[in-house]
Amino acid sequence: MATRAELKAESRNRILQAAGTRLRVEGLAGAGISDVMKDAGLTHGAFYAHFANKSELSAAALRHALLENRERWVGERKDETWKQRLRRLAHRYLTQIHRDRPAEGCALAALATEAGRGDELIRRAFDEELLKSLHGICNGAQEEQVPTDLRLDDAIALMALCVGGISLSRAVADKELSARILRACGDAAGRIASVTKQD
Amino acid sequence: MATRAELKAESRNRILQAAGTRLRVEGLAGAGISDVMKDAGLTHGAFYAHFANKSELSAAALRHALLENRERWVGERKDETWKQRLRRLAHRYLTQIHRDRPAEGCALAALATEAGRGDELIRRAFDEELLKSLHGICNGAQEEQVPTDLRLDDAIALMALCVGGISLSRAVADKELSARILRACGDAAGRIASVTKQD
DNA sequence: TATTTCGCATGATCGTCATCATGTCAACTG
DNA sequence: CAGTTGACATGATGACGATCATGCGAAATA
Repeated sequence: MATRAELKAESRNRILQAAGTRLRVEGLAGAGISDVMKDAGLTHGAFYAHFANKSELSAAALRHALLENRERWVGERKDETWKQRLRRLAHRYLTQIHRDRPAEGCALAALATEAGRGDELIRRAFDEELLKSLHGICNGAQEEQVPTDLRLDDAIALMALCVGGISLSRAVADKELSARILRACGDAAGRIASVTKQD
Repeated sequence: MATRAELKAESRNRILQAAGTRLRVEGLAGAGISDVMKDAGLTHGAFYAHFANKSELSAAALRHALLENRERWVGERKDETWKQRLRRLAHRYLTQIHRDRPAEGCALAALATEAGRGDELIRRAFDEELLKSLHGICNGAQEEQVPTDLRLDDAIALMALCVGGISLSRAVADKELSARILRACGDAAGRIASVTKQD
């Protein structure tokens, strides 16, 4: 069976995969429809059988990419303190490999500045997916070390630190400075954690 | 007096000003040459009397914008501890006004992700201007609270937190979440400061 | 099996944009 | 003052990209 509907779903998936990759590498403005379709093994004409316009594709591809991202990064629940968790996640994120392979990297970091100039559809996608990722970060540490509200605030700050750090490390021409940015942000990550006792 | 050379210099300045604004609002990809020239009170043809190509304009405009940024943000030397300074700078940066007025805002935050996809010229401009800004942050606090090296690392992390925070707050559709991002990052900024005594 | 549906391909169309060719006029130079 | 320069304007040119029009062929349906 697997006919029609399934074939179309498979095509759509290939398109989303290709678009997600190109989005992360070339940005919202850079990723052209015909290139994406070529990557997916189709021609540009087939595009409109799947999406109404480019904006819909971008939003869908962003969601697709971030789903993948979360599975890779915040999946496991470990036995660690909140501070340890923040530090561990940041160090896993702020690597030279991640910096040099945007194609498989975090889509939030790839589109952070461009998304703000996008339309409502993309902003909503960014919004909702970011929230899911933040909750993924909050869960998975030992309970009750830090109140839920503070934990979310910490997760937000961690996300900003990581997104900013990777972006800066990519934007910079000097490799040494780039490495130092990654290191400095990774080191600072643990210090972001709210401390419940004092304060 | 004021002839030829000076008129040209004034034109160039208007172009840089216009380009710096459009760059921050529309991004590297969005800012077209003819629009910039129109803003500067000229037509597109005059462009090549001032710059060899668009790439050179972008790099020059980025430098121009960041010079302006530094004068506004890290100019004053205050009598404050390192931790106080980090907190103060972050709170001045992470405001809703800054978020909503990218035209006059920080060019690093406006171009962070796009610069990484740009050519060598832009990356170098980003690189050098970022370093100047970091040094501006490091200077101006009381001496010897924190060793120079650690201070630079702290400044890097602060910058990443601020750039990431503003970018996320702009990318998000929900105004409440956006405000919370600004608040959370501002709160975390002070905690980034290296503490020399322990550790 | 006859007909319809629809995923996909091919090939316009239209707009935008960077860059260049050419002309003009005022400022410079001798 | 005559000739030259150069800042600027106007108007190509050519590339590219989003979207649409049309046609094909195989699966779905009757």
